[in-house]
Amino acid sequence: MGRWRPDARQRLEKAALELYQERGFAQTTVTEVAERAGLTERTFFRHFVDKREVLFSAGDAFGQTLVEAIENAPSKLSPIDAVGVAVEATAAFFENRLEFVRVRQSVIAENPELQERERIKLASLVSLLADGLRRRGVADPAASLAAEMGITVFRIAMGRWINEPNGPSLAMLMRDSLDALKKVSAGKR
Amino acid sequence: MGRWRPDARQRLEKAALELYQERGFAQTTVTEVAERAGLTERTFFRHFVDKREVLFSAGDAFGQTLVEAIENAPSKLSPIDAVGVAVEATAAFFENRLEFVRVRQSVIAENPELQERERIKLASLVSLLADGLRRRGVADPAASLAAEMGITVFRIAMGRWINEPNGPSLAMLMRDSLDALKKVSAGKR
DNA sequence: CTGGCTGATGTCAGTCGCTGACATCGGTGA
DNA sequence: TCACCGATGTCAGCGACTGACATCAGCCAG
Repeated sequence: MGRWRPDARQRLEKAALELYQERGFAQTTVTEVAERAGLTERTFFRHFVDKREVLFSAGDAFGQTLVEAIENAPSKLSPIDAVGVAVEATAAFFENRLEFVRVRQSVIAENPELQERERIKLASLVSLLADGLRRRGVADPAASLAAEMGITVFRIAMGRWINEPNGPSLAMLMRDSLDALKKVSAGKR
Repeated sequence: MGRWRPDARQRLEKAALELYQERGFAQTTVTEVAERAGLTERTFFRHFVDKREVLFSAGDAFGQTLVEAIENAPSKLSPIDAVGVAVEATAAFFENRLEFVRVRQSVIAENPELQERERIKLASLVSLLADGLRRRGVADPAASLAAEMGITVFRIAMGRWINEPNGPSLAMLMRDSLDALKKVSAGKR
């Protein structure tokens, strides 16, 4: 071992998730998180821009997955279906992490500041998807709209997945939700 | 005049918008806003839960408008069209405030924290719309999806409206955006 | 008329999120 | 071997936000 224990960042993420779950986000200070990770508050802020971000850094990796998925979608697909297969393809990213996702979501559900961060992260995924569509030659506002619908489907499917123990797979829920969206927008009741 | 000048809240809103625009949101302290309004920092926080909220209190009134609009939508309409007419009906709320909306939006566009707040406010509008649909007998996930699409249309139409000087009316842009959304979700390119 | 109550505001002290500046010191490469 | 680097620590400070208590014009009951 070098001068410091390795994996500082990972230790901070673990400590934060634990403490936010045990005591609640608002009742946990950054100093406490850092101490549990064997570090100082200052070091926490060198790894994460703020107290919330420590719960969202995985999202960046997911964004990359999503970009790859939209690039790899068959070019003959319409925008909405390209988005559909891209979103569905990302399901694998979460399938074997249900417990983690559940804990994380329950922490977020209890705090408005965390919900704000979650929303803005989803919005940045919308941008990534829309950019991907534009690279496929889709013009605005179709690109924005298709991307927006894709992330809506993603969000709603995730919500269902988390809440249904022993329910369908995430990928299946995503396909399902996209179908539901198409029906609704076509004027079905 | 009583013991204090009246309209403290309104003075704070005005002072905040001015200062956030002049110096930027991050470069403005709450104390400065309060002073320009002839009040103290503590009083600011009695009127607004935080430094950001002062830009968003109009949103609550708008939420009410939206709820009324969805209640008043003809009951024979499909969920998506009920949402469509409701959103379109709210356009009047903004039509004669373009300049204010522009300034406000330019302030928000420059600060990520404000964008987070904006998103969460839009999410709460989605909830209001979805509740309204459920009261019309629409089941989930159709209610959530239709509501989500409605606010997406709202957001995109607002964006276009703000950026196009002498462009179409907001109501027209909303109708237009909903049509575009329907086409995209139907698989058009 | 008067005295007590109310409610909007002020004052003050304190916590916590977050930042800049500078110090520390193992590891690494010329 | 030694100068440098980079991850961390230390410290001081700002600003957002909160709780507790003080103030005092206006209003209302008596």
